[in-house]
Amino acid sequence: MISTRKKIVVIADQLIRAKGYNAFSYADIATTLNIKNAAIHYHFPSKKALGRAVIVESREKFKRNTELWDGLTSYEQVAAFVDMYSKNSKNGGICFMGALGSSYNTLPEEMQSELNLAHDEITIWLKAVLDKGKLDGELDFEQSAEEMSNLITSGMLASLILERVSDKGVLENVSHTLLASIRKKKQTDHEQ
Amino acid sequence: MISTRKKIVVIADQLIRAKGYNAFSYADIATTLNIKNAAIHYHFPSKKALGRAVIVESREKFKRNTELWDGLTSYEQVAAFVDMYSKNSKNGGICFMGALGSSYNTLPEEMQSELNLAHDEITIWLKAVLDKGKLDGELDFEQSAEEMSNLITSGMLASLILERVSDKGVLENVSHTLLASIRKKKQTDHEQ
DNA sequence: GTCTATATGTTGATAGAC
DNA sequence: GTCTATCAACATATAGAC
Repeated sequence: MISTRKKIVVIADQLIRAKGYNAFSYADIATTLNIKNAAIHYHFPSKKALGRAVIVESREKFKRNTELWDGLTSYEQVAAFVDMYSKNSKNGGICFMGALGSSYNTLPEEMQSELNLAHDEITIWLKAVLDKGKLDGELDFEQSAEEMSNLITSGMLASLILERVSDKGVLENVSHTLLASIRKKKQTDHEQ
Repeated sequence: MISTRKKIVVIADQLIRAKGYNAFSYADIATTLNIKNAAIHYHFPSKKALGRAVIVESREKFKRNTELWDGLTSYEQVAAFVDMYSKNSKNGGICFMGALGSSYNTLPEEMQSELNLAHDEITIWLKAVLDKGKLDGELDFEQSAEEMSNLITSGMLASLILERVSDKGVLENVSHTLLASIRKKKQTDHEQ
């Protein structure tokens, strides 16, 4: 049986991804769960405590994901990472980094520092995967691992946002382009 | 003499970029301009009318910019485009597409459609510049002009957001990487 | 073109009953 | 653990005076 506390975090997470931190209210959660908004204050004394819990949960979920991907090849790991973003879009949401980062200045300090940690963890993991893949010769790209890491996280974050604004398939286009840019190219004659 | 109406749009634009559409209020503008919030309603009957005016102004500003860049080379035009984003960061803001797109679902229809137009205009312009540069042989990149266009707009939008979350110089890193990726490479021996 | 005054709704949050 | 009742603060917006 899933606890009310857990349900609140899940719904808050969806609301943040769908509407943003400043646009969602306790009432949104209360009506969805069919409880009173005062009941939410029992589980989370303040909105920022709830907001922080949402980021903590996202960090843990990312850690669990990367552990699941541990046996995959470098390319498959990056592909799984990219696919993780796309899943948000199917629920009409964007990634939590885009949703919260875009209103970073309005967030309470506890949430800002938690978001900093999340960003560090994501970039450290991705950079390591890219570094190893390049060293192994499994991946092929000109840029440094850090540059490619920034390019991938930026590209995915933004294409989720632009997928809402445009009907031109930005998400599909960008994720395909990014994966193609790290994939081992076929050897051409003069390089053999 | 700059009109009060114009001042309101400029400040609303800064507030949207700094805090987001849902987090700024008429009171923010009123105190900055040292007028009463009711006075703003004289110029803009509703918040969505003001929000729409901000996007319209951004569209016009972009058009003026591209006209100014008309004599530049393809590479210089893209560099100027990239630099346009960076300027927002110095004022502690992100681009209006990131600020408004991230809370797209909460925006009134008038603003959504205006944002759609803005996105179309930006991508059409950038794609045309990239297309021409590639055809002329002035620019060099493997992807299609559409793919590269999406990569650049996504990369810049997101790195402005991540520049807030991280202190690792994401913006500088991404803008440099993107420009390097379209730049004409030096010919190597076997390709001559 | 800006003011005062006010309406009306919603927000996050608290106290105390059950 | 959820409820009712209530709060103060703030939001957008309107009417009418100056």
